[in-house]
Amino acid sequence: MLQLAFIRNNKEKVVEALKKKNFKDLELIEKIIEADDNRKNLQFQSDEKLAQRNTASKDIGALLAQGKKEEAEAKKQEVSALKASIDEISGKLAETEALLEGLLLRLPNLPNDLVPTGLTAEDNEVVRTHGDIPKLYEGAVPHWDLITKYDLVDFQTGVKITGSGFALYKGRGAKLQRALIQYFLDYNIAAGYTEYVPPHVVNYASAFGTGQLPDKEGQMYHMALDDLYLIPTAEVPITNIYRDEIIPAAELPKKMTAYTPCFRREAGSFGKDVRGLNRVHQFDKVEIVCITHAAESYAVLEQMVEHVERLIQSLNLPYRILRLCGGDMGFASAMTYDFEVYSTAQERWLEVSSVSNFETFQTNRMKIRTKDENGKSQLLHTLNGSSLALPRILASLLENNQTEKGIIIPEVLRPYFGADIIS
RNA sequence: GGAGACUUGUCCGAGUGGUUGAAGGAGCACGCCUGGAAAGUGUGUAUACCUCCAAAGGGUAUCGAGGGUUCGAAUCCCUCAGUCUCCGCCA
Repeated sequence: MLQLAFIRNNKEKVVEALKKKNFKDLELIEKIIEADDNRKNLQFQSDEKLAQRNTASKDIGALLAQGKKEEAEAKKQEVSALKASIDEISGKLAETEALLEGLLLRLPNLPNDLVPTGLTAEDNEVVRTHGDIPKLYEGAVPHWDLITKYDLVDFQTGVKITGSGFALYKGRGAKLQRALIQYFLDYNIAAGYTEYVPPHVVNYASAFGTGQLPDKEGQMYHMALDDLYLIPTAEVPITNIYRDEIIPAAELPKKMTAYTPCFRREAGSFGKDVRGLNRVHQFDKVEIVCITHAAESYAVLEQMVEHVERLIQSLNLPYRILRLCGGDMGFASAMTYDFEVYSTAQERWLEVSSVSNFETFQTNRMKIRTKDENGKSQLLHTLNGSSLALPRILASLLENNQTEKGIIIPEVLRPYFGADIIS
């Protein structure tokens, strides 16, 4: 959620930035300012009436203490008369506040100046490409065949247990998955991130805080009986650790990491994109989240990109880094880098990480602040990224490392996996 | 799941209808004291919004959350959430 004061003071800038994000409803800005004017006006009226009531009530107390009953009664009548207009104004005020909030929630975050102009994934900027695409042997196959061949993941039984898009990892497949998680977490911890195991289920306020609600309601699994949501990413519980908190400047930046399963309904997805491990309803992911001073957030974003990049390099996977264009970015993000690894047998890039700076978009909703040197509270910036999403890493790793003898396990994983090949 | 107790500021803790945004204490900050420190002592120490060019000042709201009663609610009533104790169930 954008800050009202910023919108009011930078109207033209906001409109220009929204155009870059391919946001059409530009009249919204005027509507917001109008609603805010109304709100201020109503609040002023309401405050005035309430102040009248408060002083009168105090007078009544004083009169009663002096035993002046009749005067007190007269005052009571006076205040009673005030009540109707107080109710009317505060009703209007509440309405206007709700309207304003509703309008503000429709505004996406503004893209950073560095974000390229563009509408679709075609317009994303390739920042760099790294690693050689391996030449596979003649009988090389996509990962969905490899997992069957080596008995690593069983989709049919996943369907039986739950439904399509739920995978049953098995034997060496399960262990490889666990090895990756362990390796990723250790790597993050070594870089100064604090590990958490958060709840995998969150309430409305948490899902609202990071921006999943109200807009993306259909993307999350909702448990109606308890009104709770399965997390679509660890970002949600982890960022919400500091919801409604003022973090002392000395404790910044906060660097957190967590492994969690992620649950996504993926309504509307179909076709070859969803084949095998490419897109599933439940997947494992190790996430990193940072909370920083506004002035440092872009430096932190670059650090996070470098951090994720070294992790992918350590697995010897060919990858490229994209800076998403305005039209392809998420609603809440000010700048996003996507990491894609090459899936050699499928001959396509698979997104395995998305690293974003949300600036104050989330902290404004969550009221995550710090105190500046003047003692004034300032919204902090939040950032997060995957390090990494497991299924597509697994897919790419299986496809790129397949040989006639079996699948070669990258060196860094061998201590965790306990073997150097799956044969 | 059943019964009961509880939820106040950074923390502890007082407060059962009337200048209580909230006693007292601790912590913290600044000053005095000191060669320096401790002790002592003085002052200050929430958040949001409105008013204002800004500052100062003023106003409003907030005592778990939401609603209600009342001229007036931290205090009374209702709903919900959480914490603790006992019972039940259970990995």
